[in-house]
Amino acid sequence: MPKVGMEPIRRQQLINATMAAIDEVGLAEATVMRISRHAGVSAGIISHYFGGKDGLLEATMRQILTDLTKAVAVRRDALEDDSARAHIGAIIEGNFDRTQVTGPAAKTWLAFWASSMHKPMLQRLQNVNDRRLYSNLCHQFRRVMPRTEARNAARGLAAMIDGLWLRGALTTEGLNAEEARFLAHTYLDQLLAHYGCQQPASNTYS
Amino acid sequence: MPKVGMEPIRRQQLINATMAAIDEVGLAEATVMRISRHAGVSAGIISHYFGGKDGLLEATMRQILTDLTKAVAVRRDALEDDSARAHIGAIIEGNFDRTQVTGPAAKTWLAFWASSMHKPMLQRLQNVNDRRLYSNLCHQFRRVMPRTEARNAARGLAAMIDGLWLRGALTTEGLNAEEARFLAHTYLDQLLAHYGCQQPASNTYS
DNA sequence: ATTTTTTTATTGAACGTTCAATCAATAAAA
DNA sequence: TTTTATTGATTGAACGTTCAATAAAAAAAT
Repeated sequence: MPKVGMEPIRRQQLINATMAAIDEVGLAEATVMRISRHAGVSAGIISHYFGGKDGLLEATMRQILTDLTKAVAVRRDALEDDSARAHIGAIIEGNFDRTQVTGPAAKTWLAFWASSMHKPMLQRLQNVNDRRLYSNLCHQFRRVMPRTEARNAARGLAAMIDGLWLRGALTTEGLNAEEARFLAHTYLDQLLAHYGCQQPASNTYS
Repeated sequence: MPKVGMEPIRRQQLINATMAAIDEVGLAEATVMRISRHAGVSAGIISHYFGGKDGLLEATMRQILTDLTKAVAVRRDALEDDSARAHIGAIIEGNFDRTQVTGPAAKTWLAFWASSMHKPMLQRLQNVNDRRLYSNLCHQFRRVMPRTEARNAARGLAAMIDGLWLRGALTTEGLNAEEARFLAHTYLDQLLAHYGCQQPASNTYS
């Protein structure tokens, strides 16, 4: 089997296997053997490509966060409307993107979040992403309301988004993305209603 | 030291020590030795009183959840006003109670939440508490709005509360309870504004 | 084209560490 | 003297890491 140029392939395999393992048995029991078996390779390969288990976990978290950032960026770049509502809507949509919300990614995200409380490297990654989300939201809200109100709106919506993720990760059926998006958009409409008073985008949800 | 009637004392000591240890180093590194050292007893005592480490963790989670329930109950029973807004406000206040929000309890809560994804016993406990919160919220909202809207309001507010907890557990400074309560109350006011149209209780926050 | 050499990728058994659980020994109170 | 509470060294299992051995591909030589 050994060919040249295996590195990127193996790295991706192992990252995917890590998410699958965490989805299956949780971070605590996601051992190197279980992960490597999932990827169809031996345990030693993890240290070879990632320097150790910690390196693999860090790379996995990095991927989840960059995927999330990309999902938002794609929707932002595709916007025709330049309104604050449209921008914030794109952030909401990106955060409830299919690839993010689906099983393995969501459970892994929560596991890392909890883990990052006591692992400085993971905490740093979490912080960077967190600040970007807040900063983006705040910037958009500031276009239609005063600073203090914008700050509170941004914090409220960020909490709402994370709360929906959190609850979605726990339910056995996984997150109902459609419902989550509806709730977040409705909240956004309420926040904007106090200032912009533009008519909310139509929300079709039953 | 050995006296009679040590059991309830030791149990409480160990539960507190568990939260302290998780607050310090996280669930993954909260070993029986670290916990017992925190409580000033030997490692063997954990198996003696809780049947093993898992028993201690389960008891700790139970305590956190019952404390939360009590914090809500106290405020509900102290209500003079019987309005839906007052009831829901009591739920919010209870969820951001001092003892719940302060360091150890908050970090432990999040650690257990993540852990409960793959431990049936913890998941069961989480589910019971979760359903009660949702059920209470839903019941109160139904007093002032139709069923579908009440359901969504309950889910939204539950997500908001959990999201604020989640973000509070991660920040090094701990949760800013005052700000969290303000955001939750403001959201509640917005939800009610669409139906009851009673004037919101005055929120003083700068 | 075929064989030999070199490089790259991978394995898996062995090692040292860490942990939870156990239980015989102990010590204080009843 | 009996009962209750506690200890801590020991045990066995599980884990991540390491590394000599191996196997396949690529490159070089014939």
